Amino acid sequence: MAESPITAREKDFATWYQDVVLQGDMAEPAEIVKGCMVIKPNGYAVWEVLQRELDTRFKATGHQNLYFPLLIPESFLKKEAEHVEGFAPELAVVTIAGGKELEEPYVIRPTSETIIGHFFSKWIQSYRDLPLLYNQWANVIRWELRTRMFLRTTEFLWQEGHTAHSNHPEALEEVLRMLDVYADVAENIMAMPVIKGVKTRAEKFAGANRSYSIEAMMQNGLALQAGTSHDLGQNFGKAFDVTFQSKEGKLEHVWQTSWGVSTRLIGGLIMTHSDDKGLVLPPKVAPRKAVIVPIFRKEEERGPVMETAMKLAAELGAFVDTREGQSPGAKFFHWERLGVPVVFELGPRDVASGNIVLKRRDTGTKEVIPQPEAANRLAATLEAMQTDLFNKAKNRLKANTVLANSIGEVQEILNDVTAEKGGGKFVMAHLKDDPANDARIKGFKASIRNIPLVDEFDGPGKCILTGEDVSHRVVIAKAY
RNA sequence: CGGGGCGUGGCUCAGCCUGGUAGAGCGCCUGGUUCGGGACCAGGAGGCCGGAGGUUCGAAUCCUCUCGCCCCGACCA
Repeated sequence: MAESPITAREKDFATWYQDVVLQGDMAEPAEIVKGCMVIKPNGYAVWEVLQRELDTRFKATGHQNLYFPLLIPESFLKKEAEHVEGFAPELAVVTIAGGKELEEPYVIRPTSETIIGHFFSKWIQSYRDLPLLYNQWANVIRWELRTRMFLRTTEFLWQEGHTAHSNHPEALEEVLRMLDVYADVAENIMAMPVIKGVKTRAEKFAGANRSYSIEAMMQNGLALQAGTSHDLGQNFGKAFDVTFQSKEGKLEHVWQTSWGVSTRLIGGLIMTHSDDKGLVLPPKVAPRKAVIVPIFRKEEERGPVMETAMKLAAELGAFVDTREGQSPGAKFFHWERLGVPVVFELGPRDVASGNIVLKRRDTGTKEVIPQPEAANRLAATLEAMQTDLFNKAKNRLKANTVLANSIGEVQEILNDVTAEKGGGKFVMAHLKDDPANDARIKGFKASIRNIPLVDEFDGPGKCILTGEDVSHRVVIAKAY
């Protein structure tokens, strides 16, 4: 047996992740461009599925797609004080164009609130123009110091929703609606359970009043912020003078929201389900749901096997691996690493008996089924796999969520956790939303992930740092 | 920015210390035998050794400069 090209999770989780990404043909480091990656066909196909699922939901909630320039005048970033402070360190700036130094440099967008603020102010005059519900699919650049494929790259693909409203309750409703959309796609499409919650004031988006997030748990117990939705209040409305005349004739600033998910979701997907054999894709995000590997020994077996394979492939919507010069064994390993949910084996024995062998990626179980039942069994298997993967992840999340009632306890649980070694937990503790408390947690490289919207624990308690009353426990963890 | 590592066929790397004109495995091409969990045999293609300068009769190897990438930390979707 050949040695696996994939490092075991147990041995080194971070290396395992890299191996799975590479072997699964999801992406590779660009190398010639610092911190950037090439998203390969299998990875891009997953992104296309996610885009489709998200976009459908955006449209269903009344949003329209549009597109803004990649370059933003540098001065725009400076108009919102918190915003510029938050993003300045990670900006890439264009200073020369057309062979000449520019009078005012352009920044390559790290996010588009500012340029959108500019246009919103042109487009909005009356309360009748509101709400404005827009979304943009785009790439952005943030000059991060440390990158990891999909999880944090210098350039990444995402969508950013931007909306403007005439009042705060309606804006907040939008913020929470989109957070629900993200949770829906994460849980029901990606089979990745998440915790919806509010970010602490210290962790909120630069320029927002409040940020909301969905947090997922990876197999090493680290948290991954999988999506964010921001209540921008009137901050950008004021910075960019986005005003409207109300029904009562008063001039008011709009209330804005922004929300986004990125190709980081793919990293989360991989670290939620994949195993030591490679990628595992939940059926609903798998670009190829089933592959048939034909097997034949003698030349005269070839015709009948291929004929049956092609016929079944058409019925099942499966892809037939017709590659020459690759043994069936090599093909099994190939599709296993690519995460295809179901692989069918079809050889002379099966052609003779009218059967086909169905193998399920996540459990590795094989079953021999009559060919006429293959379509039904495939559908049932894909459905079961989708459900099982979610439940498995949900159980892992539950099993690794623990309560703590003192800061010492929290630190003891999280102190030695690393991305490589794993052992991470979601520690639930009563903690007041105060930047000083965030700083204390950061002291041992953990963070308050969010304050859950729904309390699944024991309600109010005393803050473990200040002793003040707080309504419920927050999620503390080490994160990507 | 600090610490570490590395640039040599498509990939992973050896060769460098002790200069003599480039090698292995995998992959690729051709032919044949194979094929129910990573096949085998035979033949073959492919690299001026990241870049620039220097030392030398001669540099992948020694010296100087330079560019870039990866990993670990501080920043973050």
